Amino acid sequence: MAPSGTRGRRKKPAHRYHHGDLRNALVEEALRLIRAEGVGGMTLRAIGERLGVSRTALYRHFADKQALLAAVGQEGFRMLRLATQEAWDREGGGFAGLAAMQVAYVNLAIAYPAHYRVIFGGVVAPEAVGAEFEAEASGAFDVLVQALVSLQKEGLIRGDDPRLMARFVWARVHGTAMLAIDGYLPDDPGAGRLNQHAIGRIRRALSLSPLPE
Amino acid sequence: MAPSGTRGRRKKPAHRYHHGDLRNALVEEALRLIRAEGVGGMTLRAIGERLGVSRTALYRHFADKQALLAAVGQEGFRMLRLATQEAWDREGGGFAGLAAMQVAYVNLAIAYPAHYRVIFGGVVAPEAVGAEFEAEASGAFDVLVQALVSLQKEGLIRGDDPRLMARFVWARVHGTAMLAIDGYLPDDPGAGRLNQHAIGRIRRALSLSPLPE
DNA sequence: ACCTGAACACCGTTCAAGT
DNA sequence: ACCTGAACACCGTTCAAGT
Repeated sequence: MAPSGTRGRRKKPAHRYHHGDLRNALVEEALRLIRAEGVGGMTLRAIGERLGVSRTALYRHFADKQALLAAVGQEGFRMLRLATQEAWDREGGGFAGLAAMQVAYVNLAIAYPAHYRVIFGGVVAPEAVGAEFEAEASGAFDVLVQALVSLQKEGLIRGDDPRLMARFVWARVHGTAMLAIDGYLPDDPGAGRLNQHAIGRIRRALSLSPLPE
Repeated sequence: MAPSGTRGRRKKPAHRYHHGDLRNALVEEALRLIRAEGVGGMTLRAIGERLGVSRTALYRHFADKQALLAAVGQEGFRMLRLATQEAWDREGGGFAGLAAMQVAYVNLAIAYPAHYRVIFGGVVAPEAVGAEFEAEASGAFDVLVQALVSLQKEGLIRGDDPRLMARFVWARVHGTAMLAIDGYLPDDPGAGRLNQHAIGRIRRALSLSPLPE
């Protein structure tokens, strides 16, 4: 507001524009650009221009463009973890909880394809993924593993290695989400009906009772 | 061989270098580059240089870079169709055939990640996919649909919409393949053991007999 | 018909310089 | 500490020109 005064004990001169949190602003602007223009349209120059900042300003906060993309991916995994955990808790676990987790996962991926593409589109180079990224990724995975362990304890599903079953279920939701994002699922019947069908099949796939033959 | 002579009724002067089939050479060189350097490393300039041709020569054969990538994707779908059909036929159909198809699909994707990434990595823009590309894609999908119809006729699996079940199975193999390519599956137990586990779960998922409760 | 070379408008990254 | 502007080595694409 006041364009001149050094108000009290402010450290930064008021007449000079400073981002309070340029780092977060960069991540959010990157997401906006990916969503609007695709991963290929997210350029450092465009981000700088939109933020009113030099196109090299981001090098104060990230090692390079890859590191910025890794931060986007981390945020995506965090969202997946929170959404699936919330779905499980909301239903109070059980088969309803497992179904709700699958719905939440696929819906989140379709609602935030920019995040999802960064995580699973091969855009983050293996060198750029750090320990935080890996922790965020396995945190999201563990929500699913814990859900399956809980179902095992209740005697509702088979006793196979829960991490192996979790990868089976993960592959299913991940495949559905990716096919939807890539446009390989026709609008009719649509991803929603496929997801419902798949949730029924998955429940049977994990079921305990023996089959004839 | 003979560097000078105009041998008989040859149309092209022998002293001038001509690719017999520049179009195919471009596709193959693009694949080599994607495999070696990743999708980002596949540049038109590098392709031209490797082929001893101007970097704009490809515009005689493709509308733009996107069209070249679409051709790569088409070839990938063709390979998937041939590999899954061969697996089904080799086993003479049945549950063994369905299992072999899933193994063939995931193994092909892991063996040719460059093709797979082009098809499912969001690198081909929607505008660039033509009628041939779509035909190749649905041809690969139809192999799976026909296999499920055959299993239904034998009374081995449930009578749901075969296209819906095919998308369920496709999502599972696709998810497994993508997670493996992206490095999200640990070496131990590895993609192979996960695939074997999943094939058992899928068989039960599609099975006929009713379950208690 | 098929290919070229120069030119154009981009891109990520480096680096000396400013405050 | 944080940011800038110029420079460098790239990129896809266009286009007049060559054969």
